[in-house]
Amino acid sequence: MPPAPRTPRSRWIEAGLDALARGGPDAVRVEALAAEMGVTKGGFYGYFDGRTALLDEMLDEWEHRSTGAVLEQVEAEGGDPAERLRLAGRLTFTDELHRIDLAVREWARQDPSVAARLRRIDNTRMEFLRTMFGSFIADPDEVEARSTLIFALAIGRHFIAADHPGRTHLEAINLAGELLLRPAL
Amino acid sequence: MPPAPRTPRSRWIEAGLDALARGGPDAVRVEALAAEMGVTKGGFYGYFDGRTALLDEMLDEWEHRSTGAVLEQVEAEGGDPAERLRLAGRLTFTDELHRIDLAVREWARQDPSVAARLRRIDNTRMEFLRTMFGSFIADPDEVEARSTLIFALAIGRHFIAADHPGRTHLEAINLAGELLLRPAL
DNA sequence: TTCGATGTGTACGGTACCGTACACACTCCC
DNA sequence: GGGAGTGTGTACGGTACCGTACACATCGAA
Repeated sequence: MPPAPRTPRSRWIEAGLDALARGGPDAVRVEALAAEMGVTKGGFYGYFDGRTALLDEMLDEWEHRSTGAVLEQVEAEGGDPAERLRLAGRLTFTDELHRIDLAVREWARQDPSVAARLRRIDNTRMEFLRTMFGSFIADPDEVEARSTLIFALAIGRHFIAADHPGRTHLEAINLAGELLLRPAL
Repeated sequence: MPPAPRTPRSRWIEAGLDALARGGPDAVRVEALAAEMGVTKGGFYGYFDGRTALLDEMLDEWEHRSTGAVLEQVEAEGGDPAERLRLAGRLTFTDELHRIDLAVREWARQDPSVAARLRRIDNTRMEFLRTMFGSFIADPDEVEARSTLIFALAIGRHFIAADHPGRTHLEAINLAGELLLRPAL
């Protein structure tokens, strides 16, 4: 039996996701990751067929984490639609997971294959939103409008640099979110 | 009088903004811009004190274009608040201007000085939104909520990869926007 | 203890880019 | 037409990174 690798595949992927979250795909550099982990890139090419292969596997890992897990847990916890929406929001946008989300989103604007993945994920999420809103709103146009708005809020909030005088950023976001969750808007 | 430069400052800035819009700050490479314009970087360092100086001036130029001009024109055209909001949206998010906006927003997440600029700009925009919504909505919380939502929609729409079955992406966005412009939500 | 497999360090060649230095050619002005 | 003076091409050294090749150390198993 061979000795356990000091730096298994998973560590490279983890370090890669971390770099992605911090600086986008351009920040995912083989030699830089190695240095960060205190090794050299010597072992890297034994696991991965080059930098691109690492990026692919990083996306696989992220897709896996940010789709199934969240919806499963929401199903398990239950609650009324508004409560489930709040929970899904909290789970999806964990600090780390969420930073990766933003980076992937930006990345998708330049890489069609990344865009295709992201689309799959976003469609899953939107379908969930429609179901939730549909359960207490009759007009399909309004269901679509509210789903779109709450999605845009979840993504856009981190790109908005403006202040909200007299409120914290979080308070303003909650204000906006709760407005959308009101039964009769 | 010296001969007119074949590649004046403005051309470098223009090419830089273009590259920024397409691929983010990392895509703004002196040699690449030169090649694109059919020159070499020979002249570049006569105008700019290095790559960073170019990036700075690009931001100056963009800030200038995306703040003053838009609000001026909205003031000039007038109309009721909802109409002015629609116009401001259209002007601010011209195809090209808007792609730069997104790139700067992403950039700001990694560079504090860029973040400071963006904050100035976003505050100006939010102030305008508050004034508009405030003219037909009494509750200050709701004014803030709607302003935040419409801002998030304007930014977030381009990061959303989901489909809207039975509708185009634009139709869905308009649905969402008009919901926010309704007098009594 | 020795063997064999495997992850790592080291060294290398290649590419893309930054910034500097300098000669040259171009264009305007006299 | 003959100077200036300025933008550009060319050449250079330096850095950071990719990917390959290979020797070596390290550990489990015999």
